[in-house]
This record gives sequence, C-alpha cells and structure tokens, in this order.
Amino acid sequence: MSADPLARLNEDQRRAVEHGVTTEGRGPLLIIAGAGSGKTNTLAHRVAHLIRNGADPGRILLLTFSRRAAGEMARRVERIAAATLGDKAEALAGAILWSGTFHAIGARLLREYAAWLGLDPAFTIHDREDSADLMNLVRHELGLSRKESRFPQKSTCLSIYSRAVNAEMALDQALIEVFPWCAMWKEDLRGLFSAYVEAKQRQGVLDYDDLLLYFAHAMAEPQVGAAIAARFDHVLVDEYQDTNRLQASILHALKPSGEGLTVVGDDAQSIYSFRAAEIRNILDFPARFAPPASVVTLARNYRSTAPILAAANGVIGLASERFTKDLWTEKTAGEAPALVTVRDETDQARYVVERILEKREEGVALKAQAVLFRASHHSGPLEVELTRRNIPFVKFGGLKFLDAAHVKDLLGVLRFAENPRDRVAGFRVIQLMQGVGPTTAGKALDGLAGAVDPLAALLDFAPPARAGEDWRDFIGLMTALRSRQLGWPAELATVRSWYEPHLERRHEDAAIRLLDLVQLEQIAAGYPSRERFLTELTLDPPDATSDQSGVPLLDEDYLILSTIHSAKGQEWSQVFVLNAVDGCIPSDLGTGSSAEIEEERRLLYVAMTRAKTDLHLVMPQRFFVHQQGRGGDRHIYASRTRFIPPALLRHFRQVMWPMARATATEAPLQPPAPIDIAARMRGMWR
DNA sequence: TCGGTTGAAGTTTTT
DNA sequence: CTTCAACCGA
Repeated sequence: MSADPLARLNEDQRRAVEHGVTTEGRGPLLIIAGAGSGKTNTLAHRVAHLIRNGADPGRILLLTFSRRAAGEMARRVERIAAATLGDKAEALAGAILWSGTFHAIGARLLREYAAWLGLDPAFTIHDREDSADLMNLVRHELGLSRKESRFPQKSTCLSIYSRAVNAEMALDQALIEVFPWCAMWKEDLRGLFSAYVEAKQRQGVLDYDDLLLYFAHAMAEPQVGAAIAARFDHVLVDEYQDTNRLQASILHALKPSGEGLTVVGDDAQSIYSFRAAEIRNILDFPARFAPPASVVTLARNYRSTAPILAAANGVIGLASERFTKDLWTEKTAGEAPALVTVRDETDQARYVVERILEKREEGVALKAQAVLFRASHHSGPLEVELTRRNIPFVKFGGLKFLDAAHVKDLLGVLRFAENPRDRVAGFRVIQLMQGVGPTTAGKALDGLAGAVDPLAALLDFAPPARAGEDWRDFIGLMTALRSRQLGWPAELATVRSWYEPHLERRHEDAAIRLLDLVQLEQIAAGYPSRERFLTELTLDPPDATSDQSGVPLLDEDYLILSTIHSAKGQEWSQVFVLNAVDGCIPSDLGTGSSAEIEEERRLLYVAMTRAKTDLHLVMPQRFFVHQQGRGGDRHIYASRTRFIPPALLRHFRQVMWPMARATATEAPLQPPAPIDIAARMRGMWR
C-alpha cells in the first residue's frame, strides 16, 4: 500500500481520524462537525483507521441516530477499508457487528441479557401508537376518561411520560417546563403512569423509552454493566447533539473514563429537544472527563456554494447562544439563495414544480432535488400539484406505512402469537372478528393473563354465539403460529388469508390495502425470524410514503419531499423550503419560550444547509384557514420568517412570482398593515 | 354488548 | 382534519 489512505482528508479531519490511534492522546474525543463538513466520511475513516491499526471490528460499537445513518456508516467503513486494506478487506465484509440506534442496540442487548435482568426474552416492543393505546386502556381502567373537564389525550399522556423518562426529570418539573397546560392533572397522571408501567411489565412489553431505560439500569448494575461494557473497545456516537440525558448516562456507563469514546455532533443542528435531546450533552462533554476530552472542529464545508453558506451563516449568526464557528468553503461561484414571494400555497406549489422541471431539463435528476417543510401537512397542496402533473415523489416524515390500520392488524396477529400477554396486540386482533367488541375482547384477554398455556385459555373462553365460526378459525391460526410449524416467512401468507375476509368486510378499498400486505410479505422475507422482523420493523419503520402504492423501484427517478427533521444529514443539489413565514417557521406552536424559538432558528439553518447549488425559500402571503370559528376570516396573511430580518436580506435575491404584471390596477402583494398572525392562529383554537 | 353516528375539542417535528 | 366520548338502535 503506497497510497496514504488519509490523503484526501483535510488537516482537521485527519486529526479527528488519527486521535489516539496513530497520534498522542488516549482520551475521549469530541468532533464538532459543521453541516456538510464531511462528518460521515471522517467518522468512517476513523473506524477504518482503528481497524487498520489492529482494532477488532467486532468490538466496535457505532451508535447513530437512525437506522438509515447506521447502514450508511457501515457501508462507508467497509468501502474505505476495502480500498486501503487490500486482501485483508474481504474478511471485513459484515465484520462490524454492533451498529445501530441506541434503541436497536438496547433491544439486542436486553434480549441477550434478559435472564440476568428478570426480563422475558420474548418481550415484544410497542411503537408509539401501541404505547398510546396501552396508555388509553389504562386511562379507561382508572376512570380518567370520564372527568368533569377533559383529561389529556392518550398521546399527550405518553409524551409527558416519555419526556420525564428521557430527560431523567421529575414529573412535576416536566409538567411545569414542557406541559404547563396539563399541570392540573399531576396526581392523576402520576397514578396513570404507575399503572402504565405495571401493565407493561405484566404483559412482557417494552416501549421505546424502556429500551433506553432498561439499558441504562442494566449498565448501572455492577455485574451486567461490566459484562456489557467489556464487550466494546471503541464506542463512536453520531449526532451527539440530539442525544438525551438517558443516552448520555448509558454512554458514560459504557466508557466511564472516556477512553475509546468518540462523539460527533454540531450544536447548531440540534433540533430534537422535543424528544428531550439535551444540548448540554455536547457542550459539557469535554469537561465531563479528567483530563478533559480533546476537541476537533470541522468548519470547512464541502457541500454548498459560498452565497448559500453566507445566508445560512447569517441566520445562525443571530442565534443568542452559539458555540460553533462559521462554515467556510472554496466554492465561491453561485447564485444567492432566492427569497420568493407568492400569493398563496397553490402558487407556491406551482412555483416549486416549475423550477423543478426546469432543473430536470438541465439534466438534474429529480432525486437530486428536495422540498423541505416544517410540518408534514405543509406539503399537501404540493402533493396535489405533483400528482396532477404526474411527477413521482417520495415523502419522508409524516404518516408511515406501519400506521395504516390493515398493516397494524396483520402485525398485531404476529405479535400476539409471539407474546400472548401483549394486550394491545390481542385487543386489536380479537376485535377484528365480527360481533366481538371491547367487552368480549377484554374478557378473553383476562382469562389469558394468568394462564400457563395461553392457547388453552383461549380455547376455554366461550365466545358469544355470533362469533362462532370466526373464533374457531382464529384458534386454529394461533395454534399454527404458536407451534411455528409453518415456518418463517411462510406463515405470513397464512395470516394474510385468515385476515382477508376481515379486511374486505371492514374496508371499502380492500384491494388497494391488500397490495400493502403483499408488500409487507416481501419485506418480511428479508428477515430471518418472526422476532427479528417484529423488532426491527418497530425500531426502524420504513419512513417514506409515496403517491403510488408502495415505494417506487430504486432505479426510478423521483422527487424528495421531507420534513426538515427527516432531512438531517442529507444533501441535494436544489432545495426548496416551503412556508418560510412566521407561524410556520417558527411554528406558532413553538414560540412559547426563547429556547423553543432558538430551536426553530436552528431548524431553518438545517434546512438551508442541505442545499448544494440552488436554494429557494418560498413565502406564501395568504393561508386559507380550513376550520374556522364563527366570524373567522377565510384566510390569514403571513409575513417573512423572523429569522431573516432586514439586515440579512442582502444575502438573498428577492423574487415575486408570478412576475408582477405592469398594470397599475394590480393589487399590491404587500398587506396593508402588519398583522399579528401568530395571535390569530392561536385564536383559531379558542 | 356491538357498531355506526353525532358533536365537540384539539399543541407541530420522531427513535 | 382527526380523535374522542356519548348516544342510539339492533
């Protein structure tokens, strides 16, 4: 090997890669990696460098924010290693065994150490909706649904619970700081959460938060904790600015001295505080160790043109608190980002589609372009326009494949077979049968709860006469699934044929939904077992939906629509940011505290820094209000996002679209007087 | 007790 | 637009 494997890295990246491996300093490392600074590449190089210098790839733990990021990282490491290791590289294919999200790694370790922790190794995992459903069941049992004034919704209850857990925060504090409008329910909520936890334990289910919580508690136990910690020589964490306190606890238990620990992040891109992400994790990281962790900053941007970067730096430069440096680039050419004023959301959609088609004419693929927005529903009018003009797109964020009722039904059957104590799954599945409602389902599951043999208990249960045939078939199905005689994934076909009549009875569009189920079977074929399928699908759901049923084939070209949150870590040649107006960015729901406003500012920064050469911020002036109170206006006027004050306008080229006509009678686009739109939007709810 | 309907109320972003 | 509770007829 004559070529230096690190030759293409810049000086800072090289320092990050070599720290503690081929250079001095054994201690922990913090890499502050600005947007587009080659972060993934640097981290991948570091892993490859570790391996080249003798590290055992099986003893490296890579923690990433999403499964997508984990896969990308593992692929790059293998590619880099393959290019630099020569014949040793072959042995490396698939050698990185431990790569994934905190949740996925937690699930895997918890299953492995279940016996040590008093856990049933066949535990099933509840996704967000399942957890909310269980919360709802408990809420009803406690009689909280019939209160004189309305008790918080199930999803709100779950959010409060989740916040307290992930932020390692007392309930009182979580209520005061994050959910003040629910503070009056404090004692009821406490009782609810306590019953919720008991229910989960009785049923052998873990929710997302449990995966971290049990992981953290396992790490705190001397024996188990030491056993797990001893398995990893190196722990590397991506997107560290978006970890929460619980995740930091896990990390510090894994690497108490910090030796062998590398974290990468960018405090300017912290956008997950609603999920209890704790920005202090990254800011205070160096000082948590003695001697403090080394810090390497990557500030050279390889992605965007200078004008785009100047505008983005301008936006983030107004942040009240900031720790990273401005990004710089050598790509000086390029057009200033456009600040586009359009009449309404319909025109916004037209503008976007027109520019996109123009670019495609120039040879830029649809896949190299993206439309970003704050909230999932902001893309509604655009989706209509894209469908009308036959432009294929895939949308990230928002409604998921797995959220569809029919998919949940089918997965529910599998989960119930895997873990008959899982009451949410059972409750859902049993009620599929005609004439069986909540009461009957509840009774059947009560009989099952304490039974040694769940199947026998199910057989013992006397169903109402009207369910007769159905009940027999159901027992037959469960018997087959429990015995595993059908094999994986063949059993899925049996489940589907059992489900089909129920699907047809319950849904008008059964034929379309059936296609989803066929697709689900194809996905299932990629997993070695029912348990792995259920676990990994819950932890890593397919995160895109598209206009066609099913995700388009990989070789087709399609436009990317994404929430800004889901766009993290990605880049496109041309990027549009929809609704760059106050009330959308920042969301009028996120302007309560200055911390929330700062996070919204970072959100705009993240969106802008996704663009390589073309960036458009679009500002519809009028929004039509769908649901209006009495005497409400048909529409409201919006003004430019507060994150681009007049002083920053020099970084943009301002565009009116469609071009103003030269008629004097044309109504001015500017509203006659400034209006407090945020107050009016709040007023919609009163 | 089920299942469909009615009317009122409501905090975006996701592992 | 969605979710949730209450109501009513089988």
